[in-house]
Amino acid sequence: MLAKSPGLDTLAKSLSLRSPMNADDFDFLQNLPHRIERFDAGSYLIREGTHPDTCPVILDGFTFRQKLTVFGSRQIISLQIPGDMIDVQNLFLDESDHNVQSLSTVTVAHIRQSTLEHLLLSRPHIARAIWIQALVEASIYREWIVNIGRRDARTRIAHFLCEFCIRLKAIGLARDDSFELPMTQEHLADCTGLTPVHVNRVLKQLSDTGLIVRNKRHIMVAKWAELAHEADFSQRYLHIANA
Amino acid sequence: MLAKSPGLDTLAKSLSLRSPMNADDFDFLQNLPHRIERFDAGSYLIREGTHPDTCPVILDGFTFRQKLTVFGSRQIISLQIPGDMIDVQNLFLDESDHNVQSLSTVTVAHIRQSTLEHLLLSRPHIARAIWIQALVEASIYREWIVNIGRRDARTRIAHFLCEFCIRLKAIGLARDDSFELPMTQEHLADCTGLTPVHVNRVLKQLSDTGLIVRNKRHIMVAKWAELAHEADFSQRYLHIANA
DNA sequence: TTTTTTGTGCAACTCATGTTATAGAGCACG
DNA sequence: CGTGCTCTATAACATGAGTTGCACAAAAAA
Repeated sequence: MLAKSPGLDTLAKSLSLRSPMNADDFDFLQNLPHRIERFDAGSYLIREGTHPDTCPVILDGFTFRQKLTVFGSRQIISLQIPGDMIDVQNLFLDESDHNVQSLSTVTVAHIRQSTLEHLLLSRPHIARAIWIQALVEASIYREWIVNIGRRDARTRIAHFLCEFCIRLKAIGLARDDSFELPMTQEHLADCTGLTPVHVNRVLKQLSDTGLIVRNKRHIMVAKWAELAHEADFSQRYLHIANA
Repeated sequence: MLAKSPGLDTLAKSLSLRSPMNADDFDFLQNLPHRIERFDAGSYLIREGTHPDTCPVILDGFTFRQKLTVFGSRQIISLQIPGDMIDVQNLFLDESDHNVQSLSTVTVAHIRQSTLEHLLLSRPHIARAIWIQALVEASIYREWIVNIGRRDARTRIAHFLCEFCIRLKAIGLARDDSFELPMTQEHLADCTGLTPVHVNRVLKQLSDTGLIVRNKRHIMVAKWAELAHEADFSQRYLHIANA
């Protein structure tokens, strides 16, 4: 599929979250040549050591970056949500230094690296928006380093929930501090550097204290101010302009 | 100081580590207008919440990015070494989401954000090299998330030492797997998400096992292969071409 | 339907790392 | 040439999080 498609709306909206874009830019993005692909949960979109020739953009669903240690444990490094470009860095770097996997069933639009390369040179306005998205992802990495390095389990998970909720709200996928976690407790453990057992303990604790209400994987933050306070959460690092 | 100065050699060399640059690019970088400044150890170069109007480039010495939690603990997020641009992200983002402090006495060249902005648009070759430097920093963030999240204390510190040594060697500041740690054990603890006491225990252990030889802050890696193996260290994520 | 697999929920026990405290080495400075 | 600093070193003790193991529920497969 090379023609206009509603799919890339998602990208344009996501980019305009942090960088104003005019109608022309919007139009241009929507008309970018791309190829739609669907992945089942758990599929590899990018493997460490390879050099992909397309950059997938998430239209629907979720993915995560991940690395494995030789001891067999897995660390999840970041989550991608609809509108996120998954692989800008491999435009510039030789080979991928980590894996990207789908969390749920995922629909992506592949954009050829050559198309992107041209875009970055010819449309400085859009280029700026793309770099901002990449820089914000790096900012989230920094916060995760702090979260994992210096917060205890309860604070850490509370922080994770706050961050994910705000990110979902920004793209219209959460309302009233209420959202669906698209992952198992094991994934959550791999995001926070904990064990699944301990994640389970802490989630129960957070429910028992009345900060959140859980129904399977549905989370409702009952007391946002208190949760955010316990979480040591401040959303400056997400760089969402209107918030 | 606005004229040619040997100082910015450092930047040009660092950029050319991962992205080939011709004599013209080299020359151009060395002639960039800049202002030299010197900071004592522990000075703040950038504060969370502000928007600096220059990007400092390290000519000599070391700096670190840092965030504080409300509980008063500090997490060091990354280390900058000579040739590193400290603040590319604030060209594009509204306000800084973290602090940057000097580790040792440090000499930087301030480049005005407006100068940089112009450079990024007019010299795509150099722009690419700058983006690559930023993307490699993000790659190091990812590895730190894995390091802190999924490796035990011994492995974690071993990994830190391997990484720092390779980075120093790449810019010619370490020879024969031997280098000077420009930081206290407390800094090291804040880099690895441990306590200073435990860092001390682990360093002693690494010496006792004969993997490293310590003399004050001088570290000699006595058995590189073994240390790297224990550290689960592979330098792919540093994206150093010639290595 | 039955069977299998995957995820959640707990409990009991272990251990790696944190906490607190103290002492000495080296250095900076009046 | 003390008098504080700051950093390193180490010991004793405390604890948060890991480990192992099992039960149950829900979803997927047969």
